[in-house]
Order: sequence, then C-alpha cells, then structure tokens
Amino acid sequence: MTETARRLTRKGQATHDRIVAAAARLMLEQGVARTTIEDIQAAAGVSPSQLYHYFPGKDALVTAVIEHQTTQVLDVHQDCLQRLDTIDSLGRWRDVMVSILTEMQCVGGCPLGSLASDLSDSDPVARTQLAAAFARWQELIREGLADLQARGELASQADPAALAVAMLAAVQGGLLLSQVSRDPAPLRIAVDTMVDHLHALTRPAVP
Amino acid sequence: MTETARRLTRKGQATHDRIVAAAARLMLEQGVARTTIEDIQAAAGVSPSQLYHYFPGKDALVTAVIEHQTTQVLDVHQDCLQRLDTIDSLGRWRDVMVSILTEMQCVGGCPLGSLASDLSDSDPVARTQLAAAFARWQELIREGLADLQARGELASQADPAALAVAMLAAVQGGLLLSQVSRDPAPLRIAVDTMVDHLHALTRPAVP
DNA sequence: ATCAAATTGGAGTATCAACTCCAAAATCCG
DNA sequence: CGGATTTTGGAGTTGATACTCCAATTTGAT
Repeated sequence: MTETARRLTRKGQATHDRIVAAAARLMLEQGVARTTIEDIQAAAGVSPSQLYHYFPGKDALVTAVIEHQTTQVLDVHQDCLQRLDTIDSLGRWRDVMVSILTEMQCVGGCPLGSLASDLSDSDPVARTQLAAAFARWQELIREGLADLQARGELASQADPAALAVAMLAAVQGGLLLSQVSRDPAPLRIAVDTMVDHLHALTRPAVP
Repeated sequence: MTETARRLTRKGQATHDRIVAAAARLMLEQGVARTTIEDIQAAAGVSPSQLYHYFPGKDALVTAVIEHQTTQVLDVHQDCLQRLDTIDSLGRWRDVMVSILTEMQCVGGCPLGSLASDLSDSDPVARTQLAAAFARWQELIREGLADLQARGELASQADPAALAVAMLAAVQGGLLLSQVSRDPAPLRIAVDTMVDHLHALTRPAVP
C-alpha cells in the first residue's frame, strides 16, 4: 500500500502535497467540476507531466482531496470536542467554526459538506468516502456529548447519538445558509440554538 | 418584461417549459457544471436550435431553473406552514419533506440547497437569487412559528426569527446528511430535534 | 563519483461541450 | 385562405480540457 509512497523523494513528497493542497483549495472555492487540471497546475506551479506522475487522473486527485479535507476537519473538531467541561464550553467550538468561516469570508462553506453536495450523486466512490467521514465526525460529537452526560452536565435522558446527528445537521445547514448569504450569523444561530436545546434538556426550569 | 413571453405560441410555451423541467431535474441529479446542454436537449427531446431559441445560453437556463425550483419549493412549504394548530402539527411538514426525499431515494437533496452549494462561489448573480429564495423560505417558517406563538402554543419568550434560521439550517443540514448517507433518518432526526426544542421552550417541566 | 531511479519540462493529441447558422416547416391572425 | 411570425432540424465551428509522450535533469544510495 505504501510501497509506492516509499519511492517518494523529499522533493517529490513536497510536490505531491503542493498539488493536493492546491486542488483542495480550488475545489472548495469553485467546485470539483469547475476546477480544471490546468487550474491546479497553475496554482501548484507544476507541469502536466508532474501532476500525472503523481496522480493517474482527476478521479485520483478527488480521492486525495477528500482524504486531505477529512483529516483537516476531523483534527480541528477533535481538538475542540474532547474534554468538554460544561455545555457552555461548546461555545469555543462554535467560535472556532465561526472564525474559520469569517476568515474565508463565507466562501466555500464546509470543506466536506461542499464535496458531499457536489459529488454524492455523481461519484459513488466519493459518496461512500464522504459518508464515512461524516460518520466519524458525528461520532466525535456523540462522544463529546456522552462525556458531558457522564459528568452530569447533560441530562441523563438525552440521547447523545440523536443529538449528534442534529448538531452536525445544524452545523452543515448553518454553513450553507452562511455561504449563500455571505453572513456568519446563520451558522452561529443554528449552533447556538442547538446548545440552547442541550441546556433546555438539562435544566428544564425556564423563567 | 413579459413582452417577449407574449410572443410565445402554445407549442412554444410547452417546449420552453419542457426544457426548464429537464434542466432542473438534471442539474439537481448531477450538478450544474456536469449537466451539458446536450444532456438537456436529449432529456427534453429538442434540437440545439430550439434550446438556443428560448435561452441565450447556459446562464439564462440556470436562472430559469433557480426560479422554477424556488417556486416549487416555496409552494410546497407554504402549504405546510400556514395554519399550524400546534407544535405537533409540524410533524406533517416533516413527513412531507421525508416523503419527497424518500421518493427520490435521497438523490439530489434539496433543490435549492444543491444549487446554492453548487453556485454560491461561482456565479454571483445566482448566489443573490438563491439568497433571496432562502430569505423567503425562512420568512415562511418564521410566520408559521409566530402564528403558533400568537395562539399561545409556543412560549412567548421564544424568538421566531432565530428559531426559523435554526429550523431551516436543520432542514438543509439534515438533507445533506441524508443525501450523502442515502438514509432519510438524519433529516427526520434533525427536524424532530428542533421540534423537541420548541416543546422544551414551551413547557419547561420535564420529568 | 556513479548509476539507477525519481522528477521535471513542454509540445502535442483526441475528445467533448458550447454555441452558430440557415433553410424548412408549423402556427397564428386577419 | 394568406402572409408574417414563430418554431424546428441538423450540420458545422470554435475553444477548452483531460490526458500522452519522451527526452532532459535532479536526486539518493553506494
């Protein structure tokens, strides 16, 4: 499996990574189908033969980009979601997401969500790969909520699995609405509302 | 504005509509960039000259498809969202969405959401058009919730505008997760969780 | 230093997609 | 019915895009 990877020189690895990074950025900003091999060549500063030396074709590049984005996204969210103290510490998680979105000026939306919407109905292999990525993401959230529940911070009758699905949906939907309106508010409101819901489940007494 | 439309023969109108319907279906199923003019010609059963007789180019076709899908979606949701009796009557709304998604075998996701994800960062005109469509959709939900609130079915301290944003995000995110996993459950869970939240806001006493 | 392997440059090809053009047929309106 | 207008058929053009090929250069292990 890594037999071919083993044959990569330091410089070769750098070129390989540069191509993936350029492809990932372009595919996020303009979609997979609108991103041409030539665009990627220009952005990565490589010649056609270099690109085809590292990737058999566009499909392989798409696969590599999905892997790349999956790693990027899950790393960030794992950092935020493990060792939550209270429900309110989800606020930092929300802040991270809103910050990243704002830095991008709401362009691109979610690196995984965009790919999913783009590829789910055109590329069955990519769909499966993305479904697995979302399952892992969902599991990260579920574990965070289960942790809170174990600490007594989240109501015992709450269902962390279902709440994780709803939370991830809020994130994805919020990102989409923010992307189309060029305003981070929908993402913030969607996540905050789900956090409110966790509070409401936990301390049912509202003034 | 309708001066050109007035010159359309009955047959011409039918051809025009057939082209838009075919384009809408194909763009939903495979994305805008992957849908070729030739695909649309074949699906609508028209020749190149016919298509270019009714639309100056692909851009105009995209505009027409956005309008078409906006009307379709808003009509369905207006039907469901006006004259809500209780919070639980949102269950019928959820059922309609889940049914439509199931009929499509989770292919395509949301007719507006897919277009938004596809076009937001490539076509500024389309983005504006879609942002307006989402604003109207959001307003439909807000009115439904405000109605419930006026009837005393929804807590008076609830903020219908914010809840409408969160609800629409749940719908969009749920549809995306359902699309990528080919399973209607995420949509159902996401919407149900938001409905639970409305209940939690309204009768805070939970056993 | 040396040689095999990895990497790179750049010209070239085959295919496909968007769009054009013009003449023929159907339609509408009086 | 008759003439102006709308609608349709289908071949053709232009440009872009994915991908190929081979020779030249660089790299790394010995």
